[in-house]
Amino acid sequence: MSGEKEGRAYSAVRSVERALDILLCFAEKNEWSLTEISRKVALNKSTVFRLLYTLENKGFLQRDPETEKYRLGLRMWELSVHVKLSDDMATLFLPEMTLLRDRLGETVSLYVRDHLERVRIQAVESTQAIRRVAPVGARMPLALGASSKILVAYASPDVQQQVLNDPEWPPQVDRNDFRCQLEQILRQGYATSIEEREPGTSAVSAPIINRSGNLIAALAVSGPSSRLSPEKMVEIAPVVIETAARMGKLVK
Amino acid sequence: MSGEKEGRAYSAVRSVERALDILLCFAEKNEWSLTEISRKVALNKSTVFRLLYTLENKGFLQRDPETEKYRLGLRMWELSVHVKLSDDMATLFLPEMTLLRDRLGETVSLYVRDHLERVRIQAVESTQAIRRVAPVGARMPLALGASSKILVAYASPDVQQQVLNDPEWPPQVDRNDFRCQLEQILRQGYATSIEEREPGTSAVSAPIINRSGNLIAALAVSGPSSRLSPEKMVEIAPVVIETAARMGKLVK
DNA sequence: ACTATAGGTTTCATAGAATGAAACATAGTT
DNA sequence: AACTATGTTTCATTCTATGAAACCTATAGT
Repeated sequence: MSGEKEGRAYSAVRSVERALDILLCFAEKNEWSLTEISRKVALNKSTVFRLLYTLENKGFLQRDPETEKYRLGLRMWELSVHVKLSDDMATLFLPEMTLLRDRLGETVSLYVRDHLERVRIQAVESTQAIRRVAPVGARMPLALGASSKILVAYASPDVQQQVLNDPEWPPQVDRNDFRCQLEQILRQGYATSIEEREPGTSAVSAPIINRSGNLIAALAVSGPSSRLSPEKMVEIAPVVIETAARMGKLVK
Repeated sequence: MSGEKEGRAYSAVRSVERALDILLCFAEKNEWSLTEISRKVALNKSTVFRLLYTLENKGFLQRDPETEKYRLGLRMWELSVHVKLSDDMATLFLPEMTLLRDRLGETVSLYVRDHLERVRIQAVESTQAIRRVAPVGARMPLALGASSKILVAYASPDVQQQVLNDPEWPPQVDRNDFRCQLEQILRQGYATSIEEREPGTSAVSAPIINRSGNLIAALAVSGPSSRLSPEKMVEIAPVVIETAARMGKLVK
C-alpha cells in the first residue's frame, strides 16, 4: 500500500499518495462528498478538505452545482486523451475483466478475430476448484462457441461470407442454422453456447465495440454447464453486456 | 497559479500541487524525462524524482520500456471514463457533428467552459486538403474566438464577471468592446470570429442549450478565412444554430 | 423552541514529512 | 581520460502537512 517495492523502500510522497487515492475513489463511483471520501480513505476531514481543495483548484475535480458533491474534472479527461493507445487491449481490459471474474466467480476471456479463427488474448480464471481453464494465446474455430458467434455477428458482411465459405468449416455445423443465430444475437446483444465446443462447458459472450462503433473484441464468461444453466446465463447476460460496453468506451 | 481564490487564500497542499503540475506537462507532450520535467516545473531533481516515483507507483504514470521516459499510465485512462458530462456529450453529439461537417465541408468543434478557459471536447475535421485541424482536449482562452463569445454570452452574470476580471485576460482585447459583442450575440443567436485567435482562420459558433434552458456547450464551424467569408458565415449561421438547437434538445 | 446530528470550514500548535544540496552512479562524447 | 548529461541516493534542516477541536450551517427529531 505505501511506498515499498521489492525490499527496497523508496520514499514516496505521502500527501501525493493520499491525493491519488482520493482520485481513485472516482473509478468506483463518480460522485463523492467530502465526508464519504474521508471515511473511504480513512483520513481526517481537514486533511481531505485540503486535498480536495487542491485537486479542485487544479481542475482535476469539480463540484456538481446541484449536489455539491465532487466529480472528476475536465483536466482528467484532457490528459486521458494523451494516454498512448498502443498499450494493447489485453492490458487495458485486464482490470475490468478481473472485476467481472470477482463478481461472477467464473472464468472471463477476451477474444479477437484473426482471419478465420479467434484468439484468446487475455483471460482471468475463476478461483473455484471446478473451473474453466483458459490459456492465453489459444486459437479456436469461428464456427463454435459464444464468442465466435459474437465475432461473426458483428463483423462486416464481407467477413461473414469468408467465414461461412471457409473450407475448414466443421461439417457438423449447419450454416443456415448458424446464420439464423447471428440475427438473433444482433437483436439481443449477446450470445450463448451450451457445450458447443467443449463438453461440459457453457458460455455467455458480448461484443466490445469501440467509440467509432466498430467491433474490436468479444468478452466471454465461461464455466461448467452445471453452474452456468440457461437461466443463469440469461441472468448474467446484462452484466456481461454492460461490462463489454464499458470496455469498448476505452478505445477509439 | 498557486492556491489563491478571490482574496481568501486557502491553503492548498504544495506537494500535491507540484505532482499535479507534473501530470499537466503531459497535456503538452506525452513523453518526458525526469530532467525535462525538472526544468519545466522548476523543481529540484530529487523532488521531481520522488514525485514521479509516487505517480508511477500509483499507476498514473508509466515508463516507456524503450525510451525510459515517462508517459501517462492506464490509471488516467481508467479514471477519464468516469468524467461524466463531457464524455457523454462528446459521444452523444458526434453523429450530428458529422452530418454538419458533411453538409458544410468544414471542421466542426464542440467546446465547453471549464473555469476561465474553454476546452474542445469533440471535433470532426473537414476532409478538404486545406482545413482547420482541431485536436480534442485543447484549451483556449475565453477572450478570443467565436465559441468563447458564445460561452461567455450565455453564462451567468456572475461567471461573466469572473471571466472579465481574470488577470490573465489578454491586454489587446478591449473589455468594453467584448461586452458589446456579447449583447449582439444574444440578439442574433450566434457568434463569428475572423482571425481572432488563429491567423487565417474564421469561425461561426452557436449555443447548445439543454431542455432546462442552460447553456451546456458551444458548437463551432471553422475553416480558412478564404472559404469562410463574412457572407458565407451569415449564410451558414442558420444551419449551425439549428443543429446546435437540435443537439441541446437531446439533453436534460 | 430546543436539541441533536451531520456535513462542511477554519484555526492552530506540533511532529515529522518533504525538501534541496551534494555526493554518487552510469552511460555516452570529445 | 576527462567531460557532460542523466538518473539515484543520502541526510540534516525547515517549514509543510497534519489531526484535534472549535466553529458554522442546515435539516431532522422531540
